[in-house]
Amino acid sequence: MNLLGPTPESETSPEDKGLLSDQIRRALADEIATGRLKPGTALDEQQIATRFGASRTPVREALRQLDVSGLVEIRPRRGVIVALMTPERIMDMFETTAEVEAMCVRLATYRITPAERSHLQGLHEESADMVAASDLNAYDEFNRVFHEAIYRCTHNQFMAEQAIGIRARLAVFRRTQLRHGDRIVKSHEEHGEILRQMARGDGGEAARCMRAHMLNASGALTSYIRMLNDSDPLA
Amino acid sequence: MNLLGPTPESETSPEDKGLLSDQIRRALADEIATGRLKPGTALDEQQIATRFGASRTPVREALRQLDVSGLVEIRPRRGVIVALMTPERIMDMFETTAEVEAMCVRLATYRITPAERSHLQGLHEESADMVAASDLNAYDEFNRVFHEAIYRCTHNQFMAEQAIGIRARLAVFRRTQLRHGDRIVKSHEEHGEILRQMARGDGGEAARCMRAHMLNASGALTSYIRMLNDSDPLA
DNA sequence: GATCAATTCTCCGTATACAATACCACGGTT
DNA sequence: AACCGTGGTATTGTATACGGAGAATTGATC
Repeated sequence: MNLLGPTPESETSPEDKGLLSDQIRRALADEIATGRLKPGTALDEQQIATRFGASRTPVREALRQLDVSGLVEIRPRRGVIVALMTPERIMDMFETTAEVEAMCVRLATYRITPAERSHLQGLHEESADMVAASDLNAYDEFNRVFHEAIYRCTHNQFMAEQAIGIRARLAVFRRTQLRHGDRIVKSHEEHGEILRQMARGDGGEAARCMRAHMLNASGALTSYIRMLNDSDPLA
Repeated sequence: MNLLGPTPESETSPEDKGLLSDQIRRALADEIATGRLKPGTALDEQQIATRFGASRTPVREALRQLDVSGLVEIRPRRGVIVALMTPERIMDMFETTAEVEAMCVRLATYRITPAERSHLQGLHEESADMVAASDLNAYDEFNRVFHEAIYRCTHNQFMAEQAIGIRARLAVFRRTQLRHGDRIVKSHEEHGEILRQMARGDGGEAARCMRAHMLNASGALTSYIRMLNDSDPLA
């Protein structure tokens, strides 16, 4: 199941419909993903309930679901906190993402349709404007769309869902990554190289490019991780 | 009404470990994984609650968590059912598992320690007895242990967790797979080949062997999937 | 006889109340 | 003075109650 919304196509407005517990879950997931809630932060059920104008029950359900997806940690009878991430764990997650992305792009290379290929190419070319303008937020969103489009080209919905789930959990770290240097320019170039290898039909090489792309991104993270750790005595 | 019957007298399990909702979640997850609860089965909250001698609240929490991990499907206001799997989705899941296992074994090949290597080899040799005895249940359990041991050799805990999670969701299908023909013998041989490639340090080849190993297993599933679908009008 | 609509009915989603447990502070004892 | 034990408090875990949304059934009309 996808954390950030039940079914992407039926996502008209996040507020009007759906379960209260779902709204709370999405809101908390977003706050954790964007970093507004930092790892280690204690999440008081009653406090969150009053904040959302609800009772504890839907809040509890939301927290339990976030626990399963790994965004929060529940210590029985001891409360729930935003999931702590040691530097090792973050690096593990990043490596996993890199491998999963490589896996996806390899399959996608073999299965992509001409229509999908041109769509992907179109997305890439549109992103050039954001790079030129150094519009980090726009590029961040494009990045998600671009990578998820690749997932779909595997024509394996389950794999795509797994990839999206893992990616969502790294969103908070990825966001800061583009802030560093000319990462955005490099990222765009790497996307182009990946598309080129896909066009050649060389899945293995496309996978290697993707892995390198993801690890390049992760390299820019080291400093951020240290910063997080220094400011967080619990980690 | 099921095997784990109510038996009102045995209200306190010998192992009263922690949260009631956790116990219920584990119990339901096990029943789904083992196939005692078939896909499409409606899960009535009140009914489950009385069966466990609890109220609806912990049952609801358990079901919500199972939803996130994909074992059940919740249609708001329409009830919760054991997750339906179309043949396409099952094949998607199997392919994903195959790729993930291949990914793990590749990394494991590069990072395994001598101690881990001998442990893995020991496991493999012990399993020869089960093969000779055609002890399917024992081999099924060994299989899990063996593959999870490989995950750990990646020295990437997050990746190992992901792999375990995906594997757990396919447990019900994998269980039936060994029943077919001499799959158990082939499986043992394939394990040996994987270990040989790992010993050679050829991660790419080990990954290819693992992928083939997993897809061989999935091939034996086709008939089972059709059977499932025929007996299940909801799918 | 068939179809549509309204009513009822069952189950879910949320709220509130109660019980159990972990943390903390305070005091007594060694 | 330090340590252990006991009691209080706050927060979690569980139970129950209530309102509402779907779905099914039945009746009326065409």
